[in-house]
Amino acid sequence: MILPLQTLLRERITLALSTRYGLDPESMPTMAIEYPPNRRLGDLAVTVAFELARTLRRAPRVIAGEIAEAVGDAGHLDGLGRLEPTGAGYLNVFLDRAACARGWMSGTTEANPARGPKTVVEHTAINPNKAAHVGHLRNAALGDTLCRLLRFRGAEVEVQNYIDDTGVQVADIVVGLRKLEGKGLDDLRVLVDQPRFDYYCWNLYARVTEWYDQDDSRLTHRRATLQELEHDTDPTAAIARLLTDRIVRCHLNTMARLGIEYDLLSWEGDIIRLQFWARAFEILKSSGAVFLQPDGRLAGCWVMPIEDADTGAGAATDNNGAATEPADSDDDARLKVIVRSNGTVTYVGKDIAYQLWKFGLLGNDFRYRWFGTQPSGRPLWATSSVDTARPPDTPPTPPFGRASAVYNVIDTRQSYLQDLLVQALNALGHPREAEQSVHFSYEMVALSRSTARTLGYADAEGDKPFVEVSGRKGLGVKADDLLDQMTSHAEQEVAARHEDLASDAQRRIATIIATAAVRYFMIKYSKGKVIAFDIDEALSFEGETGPYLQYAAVRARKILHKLHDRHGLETTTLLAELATTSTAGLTDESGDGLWDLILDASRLDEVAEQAVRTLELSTLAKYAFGLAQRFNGFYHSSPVLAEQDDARRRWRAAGVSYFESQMTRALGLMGCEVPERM
RNA sequence: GCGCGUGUAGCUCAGUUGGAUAGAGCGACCGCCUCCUAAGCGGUAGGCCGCAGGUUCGAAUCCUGCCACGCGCGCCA
Repeated sequence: MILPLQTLLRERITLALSTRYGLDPESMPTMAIEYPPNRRLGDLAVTVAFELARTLRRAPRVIAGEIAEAVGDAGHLDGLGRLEPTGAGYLNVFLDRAACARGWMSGTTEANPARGPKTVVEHTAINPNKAAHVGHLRNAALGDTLCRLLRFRGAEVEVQNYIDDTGVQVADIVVGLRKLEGKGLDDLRVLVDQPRFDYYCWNLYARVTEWYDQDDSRLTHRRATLQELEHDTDPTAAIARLLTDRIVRCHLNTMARLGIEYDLLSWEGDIIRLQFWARAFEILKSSGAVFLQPDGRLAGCWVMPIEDADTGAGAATDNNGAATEPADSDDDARLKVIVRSNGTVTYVGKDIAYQLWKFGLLGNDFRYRWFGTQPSGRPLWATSSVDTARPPDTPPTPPFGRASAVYNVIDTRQSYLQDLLVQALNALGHPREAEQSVHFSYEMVALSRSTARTLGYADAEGDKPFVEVSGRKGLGVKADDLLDQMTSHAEQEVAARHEDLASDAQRRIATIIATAAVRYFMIKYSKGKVIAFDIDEALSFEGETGPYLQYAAVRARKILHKLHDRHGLETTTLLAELATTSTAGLTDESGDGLWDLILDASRLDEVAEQAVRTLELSTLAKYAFGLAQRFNGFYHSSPVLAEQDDARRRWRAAGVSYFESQMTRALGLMGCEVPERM
């Protein structure tokens, strides 16, 4: 891993700048380390000379030369090779290839971070009233990858999945069951055990929506049902409980197909029953973060003042021009209602209470109940509003919440609400938590024109390049349908290549491939980009796809296996013997391609760091793809088994082995496995 | 109206806190399976980086203005 080496390089140069020019290390700009466009120029490039040109009143090239001189032989230690001024003022570094490669491959440079601060990541949060669709897959894939990255960097991560079981969407299904299907609780008990119960609800939800649209008066059924849910009145509440429990289990099964698991299911109903809001309201009132609006349009409401987007500076500039505006309406615009004049709490209110709980700032806690064991063996808990006996043979309930950092993975349409959470934390005097309260925001998944047409929505008029997914209308690609199509496509491909494999083995491989295809597809786009989901594009296994990455890893493994079979060469002994293996095959010009591969493979930690820092997980995907491309190039140009020279063959094998392990880790961070064959 | 986001090759997108010749996939065209798996590799064609100014040694990247598109902004959930 290259990060420690970069740190070392920065230290060396900082020291040189301090001794040579007397610069204060504190005031120096953060030193960017780049990669020159081609290896002949060097392995790393530092541009600090350009930035210092002005203050030092010297040409960048001269500065670069002086830094190189000042660092001198100190650079040769620990894998840093020689420094060389290049071009207009770049300071390029030529690494000691053999020393670096040996270090990376033996894992001695591995940073072993201590158990970091506890981080809560909330993701998935699908309304428990219908099947999951591709939009939910983007959320879960991003959220789960983020978790894996955070753990990779040493954090303790707790994954929460919020279940909004009290909203109208659930009420609508209850209405549908009763009014459209004529079914009650007993019928539902049979229904939920039918396969694809979530698909049944998907269709029912669309039908209810249509049914409402035909006659507005039918909405009274929704209101009545919603009231019964709020008051926990059976049998309505019992129907909703059974319904949401089963749908949640459907969602969990879907996500499990992608290797996505959770630690805690947080049920909104419990937040309400345990009166989290009442507690949060006390806190908000006593701190003055909310106040009762005495008159005007919002008379009788408890409101929270809203800051303008960019700090408080915006409000000050308004002072000049605002005089002409009617002061009343202008003020109202910057107030967010938290409690309505009828005394009920708004959506934000519940969110604030939950967010406070995540940080351990609420003072109240949930009860917990055992929810089940997930495929990997990981336990899953759910919140509860009553104490329940822990089933035998289950682990003790862990201490949930009390995080020092919180990531909420929610699409960009929720930005406004998420911003309000941060403002509430600030208003309550928790600036540190406000700072650590991160909205991982991303754009939605829509449907491409052609895919929408394939689904039978030909009427999607207008000139939009995409069609928005709508659960309410039943318009969308269901997650399980996509996975099914992916899997059967992969199965055909596997069968065509490996007739000898038993069908269950083919099936297993196909599943692994399909998972990678879906997950990579959801990760490879920048978060700020709307994905116009196209089924044909997603179904492709060629080019920039998950299977391409897996294929490269499989090829690498194959080489290592054959090396063992034909030459009796074990990877571990191979790596151990590198210390005494002649390095010509790596250090001379013929080793450039091999070195490029090794250097690129070493960058995983740097990329993971960047992905988390910028919350741009596509960088991880792009890096892994680039690495796979590089390996495939190497694969075609540099045979390993057929190489005559023993030392050269060993170095190539070592490079392949290093690539394989780094690629496997990169795929692992994206929740993808490497199949045994492809 | 205000806020956020997006605008780069025919299509879908990268472009690392401003850096070296703007890259990749798909599609098109031309090649490569006696050789570690062709889910692969090599090559060709294809670019006023939305427009106009500005900042600087250097701008697709930063600033200002404009244009286009998307999303958000309710005592709804």
